[in-house]
Amino acid sequence: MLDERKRKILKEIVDEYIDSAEPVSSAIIVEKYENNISSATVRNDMAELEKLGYLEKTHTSSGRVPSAKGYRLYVDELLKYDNISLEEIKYIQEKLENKADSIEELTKIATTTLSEITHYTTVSVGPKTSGQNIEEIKFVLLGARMLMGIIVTDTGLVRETIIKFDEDVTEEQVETLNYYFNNKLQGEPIEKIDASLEEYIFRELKYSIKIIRPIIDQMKKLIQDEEKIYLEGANKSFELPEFKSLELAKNFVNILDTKEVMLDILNTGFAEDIQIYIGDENDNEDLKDFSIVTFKHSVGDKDLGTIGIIGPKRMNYSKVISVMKYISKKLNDNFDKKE
Amino acid sequence: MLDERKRKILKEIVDEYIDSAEPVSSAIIVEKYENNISSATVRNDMAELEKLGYLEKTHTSSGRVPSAKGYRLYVDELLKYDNISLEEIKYIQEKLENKADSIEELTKIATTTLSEITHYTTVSVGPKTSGQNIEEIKFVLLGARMLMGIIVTDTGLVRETIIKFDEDVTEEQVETLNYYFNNKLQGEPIEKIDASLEEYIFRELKYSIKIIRPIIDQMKKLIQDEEKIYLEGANKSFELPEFKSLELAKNFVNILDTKEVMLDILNTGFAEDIQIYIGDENDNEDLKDFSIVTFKHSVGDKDLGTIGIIGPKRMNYSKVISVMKYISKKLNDNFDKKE
DNA sequence: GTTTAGCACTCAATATTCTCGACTGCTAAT
DNA sequence: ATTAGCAGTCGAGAATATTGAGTGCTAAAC
Repeated sequence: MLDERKRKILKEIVDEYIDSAEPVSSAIIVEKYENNISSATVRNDMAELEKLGYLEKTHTSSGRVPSAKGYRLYVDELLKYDNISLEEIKYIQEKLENKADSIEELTKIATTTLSEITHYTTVSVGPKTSGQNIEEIKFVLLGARMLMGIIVTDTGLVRETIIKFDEDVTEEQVETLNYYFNNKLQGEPIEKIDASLEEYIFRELKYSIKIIRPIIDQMKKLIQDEEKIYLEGANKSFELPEFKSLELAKNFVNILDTKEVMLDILNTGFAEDIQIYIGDENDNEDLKDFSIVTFKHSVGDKDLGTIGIIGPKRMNYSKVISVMKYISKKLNDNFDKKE
Repeated sequence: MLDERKRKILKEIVDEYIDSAEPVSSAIIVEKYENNISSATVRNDMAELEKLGYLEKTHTSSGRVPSAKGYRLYVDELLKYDNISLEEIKYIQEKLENKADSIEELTKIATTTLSEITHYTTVSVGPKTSGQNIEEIKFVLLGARMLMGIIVTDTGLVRETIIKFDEDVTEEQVETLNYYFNNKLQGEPIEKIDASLEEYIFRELKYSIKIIRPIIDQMKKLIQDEEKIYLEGANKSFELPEFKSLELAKNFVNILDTKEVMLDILNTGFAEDIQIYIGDENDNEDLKDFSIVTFKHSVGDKDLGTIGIIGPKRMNYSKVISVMKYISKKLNDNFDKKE
């Protein structure tokens, strides 16, 4: 069905469309890529590729545009992902080596770098506490009526919160708190901060409920990740020709503004795999004209954050995925080294 | 020059334009607001108002649109700022009373609430550490090679950072750190974390430079506010008719994406005053078609954060400013109560 | 069987013209 | 000072024409 030349032509059409954003004609293909065959031959192949669902026409006498299926074949089989230059590799190394204070910070730096190199809009979410184990819990008195509660997990994630009281708290009380919380929770999954913990603490510590209540409440809040999306280079997308359509521009802003959609996508997929969602492969209406490429930064089975690119379907997949692959590798190297 | 009726008509024109987004004709004014005079009379007044620079025409035979000068007179002299309903007051109270864990959190809640009620895009920056005094500094050991450094200021602001080491640190060392840092810095302005502190610490503590160096570095970083902008309801703006212009939409995204512009504006102005920037009163090109209204949440002369609204020049100033005034009042009440 | 030249046909995009009506500004009467 | 009345302006939208970049198909060539 799809002989070598047709595959080659399909790749050329997608390449060309990614470059020009205009429907691709048979003449262009001959001129730029296939000097030895005639445009009529290309037309025949195009007609075939269209019949098979890889190409579409915007109207009867227009050039061809890749369909979602066309892009899919293109990214799955026709591309090599080594489209990254020495300068880019150097730049990424430099950025990521500048060692960040925390995993969150590192994820942000990677997100920014990815946007800088690809010129697309990037988004990320930080690590999720769920699934991690508690290494240490610490309460620290700040003044007489304020406490900081800190949780450190086995992957080195640190989460802290401020707890305020209506009455004074003593150092002794704090020490007891530290003792009982660690006693109960050290080595346990973070989800153990729940109703049973509450019961245990109330039973063991006879302090005023005025002190215990806010502590429990805040600690529970702490592990409910609020999942803040970090966004970089939204304006870069607006330079692209597809954003001349008000409709698209609006959808785009909508997606980024109602964070749930992006969170959903960033939260699916597995460790280290690069996930690609092309156009209406997403079931969200607003996303039908966009593609999203994501990968997870992780250690073992524990997520340390997900980074994604969102751009038009006509995205430079080769560049995007090549750079992502490299960043993904670097992030994991980076982490292994620290262990 | 500007008799009572002309002022009244100017107000009506601005009101009408804010409502309809269409150039306002003399006939509309007669029909909706001035049933007792003829359209010719209104036209005469309009011609006068235009000559004085308060109104503009989009073309020779169009209705009138307010100029920046017109909006300025409108907000300064023609509006009353009590355009807030009981339901809205109740809603705001509810939101703000749900007491936040930190000043940052409170600012965010207020920002979100402001966007919800006004249906405009809102932005805010958190409190700045500069100008505040240090109440307490605390280092806490997390594991053997990780420290958390915490600064509490006199306004109750808490800033913390993670510091990692290549060698083990002992509890005794941490206690000494706490002693010397507090000894030197308690009660001092936060800017005292500088080169002279560095010198002092190096002199007093004889620890390995491998321990002191990262601590000093991180503490210095900590007080350099990174000034993160919090953004709410960007998509709401995109529903407005002015955003049909691609040009405007692009400028808008640009402004929000290159944070410096907004930061600049949010950082000017004084405590509690509501600041209004109409169109090209900002000298940024991208802002020429937008207005920004901001206010600072503060205690004494210390900023606790700035909240702003950005929308088209044709913004509902009455509503925006009324709601802002109320939120501003509530925030300060809130704070006073806690003291 | 595959490729190709050649040509009729399609249709979006752009330019051109026309019409409509929502405005104003002005004049002269009130 | 106000107003009725009317001529004049100009944008917006509809209607029409023009252009040219494409295709698909046929029949000949390889």
